[in-house]
Amino acid sequence: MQCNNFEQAYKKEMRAVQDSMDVLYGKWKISIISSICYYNKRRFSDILGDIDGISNKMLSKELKELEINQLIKRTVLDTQPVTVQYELTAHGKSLQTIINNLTDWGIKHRKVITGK
Amino acid sequence: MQCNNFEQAYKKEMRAVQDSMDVLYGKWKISIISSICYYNKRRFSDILGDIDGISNKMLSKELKELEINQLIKRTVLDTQPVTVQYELTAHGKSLQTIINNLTDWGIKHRKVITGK
DNA sequence: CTGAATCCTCTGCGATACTG
DNA sequence: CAGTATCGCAGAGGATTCAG
Repeated sequence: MQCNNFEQAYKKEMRAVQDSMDVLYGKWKISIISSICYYNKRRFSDILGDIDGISNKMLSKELKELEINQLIKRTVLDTQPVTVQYELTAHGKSLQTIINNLTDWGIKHRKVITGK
Repeated sequence: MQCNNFEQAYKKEMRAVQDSMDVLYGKWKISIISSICYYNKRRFSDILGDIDGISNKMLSKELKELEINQLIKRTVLDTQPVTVQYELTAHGKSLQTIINNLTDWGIKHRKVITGK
């Protein structure tokens, strides 16, 4: 009984982690979120410049996925020619903690691997 | 000047996040770490059973990568037939926070998407 | 400027079978 | 039991071009 509860809680947590990873999966997702987050509002071509190596195809694709997952908001500005602005939703902003943690851990990890 | 410092800090953080993601990337990495973490010590076939859908090939491959990144420790037990035990290193354990955050966020995310 | 469309390559990953 | 070897495919992702 104890054991069953334990098992169930475990499965549930596993699923939750997977849910998160599904959203964050993709070679550039985190970079994109970080970029928008840093600048608050950011245009397509700006992000394209921020991230080294990304192609417009991938940026477009991953932005779309992030929008579907309601992490970012897309606004078409009535300029000539048209520009598009991206910003984080409240839900997207709630990823901040995780990104910060990943940043810290990444720095620590580099030290561990490269031999303190 | 202000701007340059800002830019540099930004690039540095981006790289750190990417470092983390490189390690955690792979369809099963997080699940594997979670499994070992929950049970403290875990054998190959146990993990194989814990994670739904994983193949022995992938488990073997990702375990190897995790070991290279010094997140887990592999111990061959002198039994008949041979069994192998995996456990988290101190460095691997330091991922706990991130995994917990991901779990929490995943639960929240599901609520947001499925419409509160 | 912001994408969508096309083409093409490479690899992540599954299924299965085999070894010490 | 704990892997390694082989085969095969779908999809990720790059380069380039086209369109509103």
